[in-house]
Amino acid sequence: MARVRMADVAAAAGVSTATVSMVLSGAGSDRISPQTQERVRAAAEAVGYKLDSVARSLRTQKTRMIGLISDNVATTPFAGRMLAGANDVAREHGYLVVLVNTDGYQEQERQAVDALSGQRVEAMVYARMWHRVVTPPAGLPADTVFLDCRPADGGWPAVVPDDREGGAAATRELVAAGHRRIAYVDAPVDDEVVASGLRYAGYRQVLAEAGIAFDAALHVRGVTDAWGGRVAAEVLLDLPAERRPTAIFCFNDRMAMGAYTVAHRRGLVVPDDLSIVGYDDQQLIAAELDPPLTTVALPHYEMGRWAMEVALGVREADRTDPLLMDCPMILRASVGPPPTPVGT
Amino acid sequence: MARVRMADVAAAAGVSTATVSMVLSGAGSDRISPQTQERVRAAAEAVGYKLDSVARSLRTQKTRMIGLISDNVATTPFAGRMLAGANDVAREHGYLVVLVNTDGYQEQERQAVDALSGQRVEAMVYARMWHRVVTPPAGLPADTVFLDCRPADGGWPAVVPDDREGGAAATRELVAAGHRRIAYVDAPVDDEVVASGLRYAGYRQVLAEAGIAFDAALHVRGVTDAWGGRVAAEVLLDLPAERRPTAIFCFNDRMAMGAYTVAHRRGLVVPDDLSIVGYDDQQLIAAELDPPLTTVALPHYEMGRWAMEVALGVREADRTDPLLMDCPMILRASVGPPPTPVGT
DNA sequence: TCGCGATGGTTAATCGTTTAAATCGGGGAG
DNA sequence: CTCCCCGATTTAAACGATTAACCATCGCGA
Repeated sequence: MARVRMADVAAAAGVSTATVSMVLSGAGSDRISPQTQERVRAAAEAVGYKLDSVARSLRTQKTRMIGLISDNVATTPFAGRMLAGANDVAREHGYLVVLVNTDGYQEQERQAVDALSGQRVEAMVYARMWHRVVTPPAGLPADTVFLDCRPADGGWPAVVPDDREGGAAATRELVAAGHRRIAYVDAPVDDEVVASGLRYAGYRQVLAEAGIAFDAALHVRGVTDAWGGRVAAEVLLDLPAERRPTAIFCFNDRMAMGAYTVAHRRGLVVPDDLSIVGYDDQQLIAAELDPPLTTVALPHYEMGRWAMEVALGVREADRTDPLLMDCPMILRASVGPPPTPVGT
Repeated sequence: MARVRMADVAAAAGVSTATVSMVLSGAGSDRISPQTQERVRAAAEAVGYKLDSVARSLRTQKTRMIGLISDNVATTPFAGRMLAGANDVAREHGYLVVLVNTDGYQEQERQAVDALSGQRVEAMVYARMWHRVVTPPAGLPADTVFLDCRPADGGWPAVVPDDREGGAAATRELVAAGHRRIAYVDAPVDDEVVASGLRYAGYRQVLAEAGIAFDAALHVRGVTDAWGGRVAAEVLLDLPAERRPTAIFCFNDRMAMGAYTVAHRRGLVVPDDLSIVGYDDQQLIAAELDPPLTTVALPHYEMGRWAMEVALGVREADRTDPLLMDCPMILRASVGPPPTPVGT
């Protein structure tokens, strides 16, 4: 039971393969009479013909495949959303995506680039799970799009979250609720992870705009998990009453989760006694916390779509400055007005 | 700057393309003299030759690509672990994986199957994010492996978590700690989601083995998120003291999170007053809860590896019964002995 | 009657490899 | 000195589509 080829269809329909090709691919089918078209289609159906994309690819030099290199598809739900966005766009345009997970190893990245270009993918998407500036692997083709990361020296289209504005929005939310003593629980210093600095910049900017003096004691750092958030929150809440924050903006939802824990332990109720804002909108945390966490969402799905769209050439993109994708505020129930100040 | 082909290498080395092919692919290279081999390799390097896999695939009828159809890569961290496992194995054997996300739509599944077989993938993996029994999409090739799901009528290799034994292990853990009144917070009834029934069976079995009479009041169901867990836990803890459970086994970690919330609100401390065991080992929840949650891990990475191994033919598999993959207990801090019984 | 433009196909080259079969020079056996 | 074989390489035929170039037929106007 050998594969049925175009020649078999041609034989069955009593025409040449050229004709079959034209009617089945649609190209130049205006040159073939409707009766013949019908006959060919019927024959194809009858013999169970399926196009061989490999052969077509060889001839046309188009594979309708896009390579997607990802550093870490395993441990974050973010990955999935980016993949989903990229995949949806690819499907909408009849493309397939070839995924390679590299765990961030340079050697694997190089191999991936080689394997993918050998497979003649038409473009590539180079994705990172955390907003970073990266040095592109050697041999990366020109038609590559950077997703959730930015090449150190530019030259490629890239899309990253607008973390500065996100940090600003979160802080603004707190200011709007009436808070004046707003802490920022930051990530550890890491040159590659740029989100931290950007969100901090947004935080400072809004503080300044609101005429709130920056208090260095309210900017603390910790490991970016619940435990780190716990430690940081302890430090903040140990501050003397008049310097203590009434609101905490956390680098991510996991740290916010830690802050919740500390609040509970101290008998503080969120948001009455303490307002908390997170970042990331991790479904498994933010929505499930008690009370549900107000946070800033990372536009992973949208970034995935955007990247694939420029990879497919259906969207133009700048090659020097990355696109900053909006990070929407997700309003839930962890922000309220500050507790009534003493003496009011 | 056209692509450099084998013919270019051949010209540069002063040999025929057949020779180049043989030395570069390694096949029959024992028939080519070492000097020539060296010369060819040098020439290839010099002109920057890269193999065109499309052409090779057409000729050899082997693409070294595996199709992976997934129903939902976006919203669960599980997806990533399966993908990572599958990807690692593929890479180890020099294969590439073509990913298609279908969101579970039948129509998209059929299209995916068509697109992938058109692309001549050598095998497929059909993955679901939740342990299910499924009816395979039409046209699914014989060399497909089912991952985290099982075809309704068998006939294909499949791997699923051993949920029965997982449920048993969780319950056993609680029994071993001394509990006699152990509740099971179950998922809603859903014929396709088989994990629920299996874990329940394991729970019942261990109860029986331990000589503990089953109390129907301790088997409650709820939506599988924190809110559902909350509601269920309320019901359980509202039971009169002598019927109230001292331990709760939850269908998943999110529900366990809800149980934590209720415990906190009632001033019960975990695990002193109430022991809790979850399921899934969701990194973002289980490890971050206070106290860290004892739970049962789902072997997604291992299942992904297994599926890809049989897809590549490097491992034999039964086509009638699915492989049951072990679900390891993750011991953390949410289980302790029951509170001292009244009158002891 | 002839020429010409549509109309509706067909022929054959091509994409870049792989590989079975043919070739070719040289050395050893008879 | 032949003949045969062997090792090293080349020739050429696939693989299954696409597509530029070509061709046959028909109808119609001059």
